[in-house]
Amino acid sequence: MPKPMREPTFWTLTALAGGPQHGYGVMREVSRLSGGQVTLLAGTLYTALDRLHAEGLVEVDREEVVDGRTRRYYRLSVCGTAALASESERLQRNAQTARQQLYGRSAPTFEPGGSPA
Amino acid sequence: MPKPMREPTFWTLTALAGGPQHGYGVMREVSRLSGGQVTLLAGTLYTALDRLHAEGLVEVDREEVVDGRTRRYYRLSVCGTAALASESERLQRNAQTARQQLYGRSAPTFEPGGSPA
DNA sequence: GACCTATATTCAGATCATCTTTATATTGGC
DNA sequence: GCCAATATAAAGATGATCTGAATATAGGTC
Repeated sequence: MPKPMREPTFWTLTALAGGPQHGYGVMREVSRLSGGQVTLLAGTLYTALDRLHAEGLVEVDREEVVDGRTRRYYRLSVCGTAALASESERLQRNAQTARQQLYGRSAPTFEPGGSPA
Repeated sequence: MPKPMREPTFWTLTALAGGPQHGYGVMREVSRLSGGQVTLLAGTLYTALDRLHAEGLVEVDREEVVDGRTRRYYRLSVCGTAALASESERLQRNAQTARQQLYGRSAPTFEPGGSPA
């Protein structure tokens, strides 16, 4: 079982799951996907991208130069896709377990047959 | 928006959501709840319990002495309960977002009206 | 008797992703 | 001229977790 991901790592992979993106594009995409709740910091993002590349979870897709600024596009690798899928299932189970502990052992995602009251 | 919880913190609160427990009891409960997938380390757990107590997310319920060993029972505070509820909803949304990015924009928790195929 | 496991808690030091801040460079609005 | 958005990089601080060890009792086993 791989170590749980931290938030910026999770969101970076989630953004890239929608297709190749460059660093700044990932930042905008994460903001959009989270409804403005999550803002990736530049320092965190580029560090994470370097690390994820070294770990083989993301690959360099291509590089473009627009207006003198270099854009380096990344995409999810097969490993990265699998890691994100596995992580999202883990999050789902964790959320479910917490809800069961909080609200009683009879409330999955939504009540399968009306509330037990 | 509070900072996302780390795994041991989340599991500690989740275990206590089932009722008051002492440190070692939390460790056993987390192992049980996670189907043996998560093992809280003693150092991590007791440090987390101290921190959560200082933050007001858990309260000391009572202390018992059994066989010369002291058991300090903790329980979730109102704040702790709210924090765990909020965190579990956040995890749920994160998992959902990742799944939508991975599998397309048409697969929520379970298909609300049959699979789109 | 020596050893290991389970129970129960504590503490010191290392690790490492994230956070903070700063730097660099271009374009466009006010 | 100044500020914001775009685009990346890098150095130093923070802090929860991990690692490993210490302490103590009870029970099982070789």
